[in-house]
Amino acid sequence: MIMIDYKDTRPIYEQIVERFKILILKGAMQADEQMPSVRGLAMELSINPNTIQKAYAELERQGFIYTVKGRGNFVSGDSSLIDKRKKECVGKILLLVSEVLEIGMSKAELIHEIEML
Amino acid sequence: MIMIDYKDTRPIYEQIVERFKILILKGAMQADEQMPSVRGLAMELSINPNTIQKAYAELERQGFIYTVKGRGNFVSGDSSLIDKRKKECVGKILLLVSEVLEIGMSKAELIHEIEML
DNA sequence: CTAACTGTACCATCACTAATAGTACACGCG
DNA sequence: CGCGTGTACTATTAGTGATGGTACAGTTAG
Repeated sequence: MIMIDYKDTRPIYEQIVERFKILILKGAMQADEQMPSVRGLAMELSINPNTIQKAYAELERQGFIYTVKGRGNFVSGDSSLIDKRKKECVGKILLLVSEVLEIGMSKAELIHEIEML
Repeated sequence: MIMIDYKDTRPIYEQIVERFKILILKGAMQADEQMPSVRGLAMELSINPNTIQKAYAELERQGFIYTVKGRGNFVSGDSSLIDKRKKECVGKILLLVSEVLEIGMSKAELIHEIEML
């Protein structure tokens, strides 16, 4: 379900955060569904429990999951997160588009690339 | 000409590399134009010469500049760099577009945003 | 030639972060 | 009670970014 890419230069805990964010945003994990346990996932990925905990703490800080002490971590199901993510992505896209237009690509050419998706 | 953003989490040398790449790609620095000297730029930015050297080494590795020992660093003027950059940007754009489509944005809405630039 | 400027190559050090290892404690559930 | 949860520590290791300093080699202007 979750894989670590050791060729990726980003830290492990960041990769884990990113993977779960995508799973949750795309609906692959439902609201109130239980997350893998800290120790269990650490075992599965052969990494340290502290690293998982760091990732989960970040996911909680960003509102993707909530914690019930003694029971586990669960998906929050906050629908506003999708909008936030959309805005983030669109912001990044527009920055990149600006750059590529400045170095000589035409808007039409770019839109054509997008249409082909 | 070059500024360091200390709020930026990226390392200083990476920021410098990025700034010069943009200046060169946009034509703000012409082919064979001389780069600021390692020591001079370090003084100007109040940082260590070694940090500038690291940035210049990276720019040279990527083909943006060339070195003449005893004289300085100069802009290479390799026109293929623009194409490479375009492809990089378009790749990133398409990835982000895929994501934003998967979480429910319409292609039309996205294209509208781009048209408005 | 000399002086002042270029780049380059080191080395040592400090600070910060990522990750590991291990221990301990508190809560919930069967 | 026992087990599995999360949480909070501390200590340690490894890697990287950045600094400070020294030294050497090539170019150029005087």
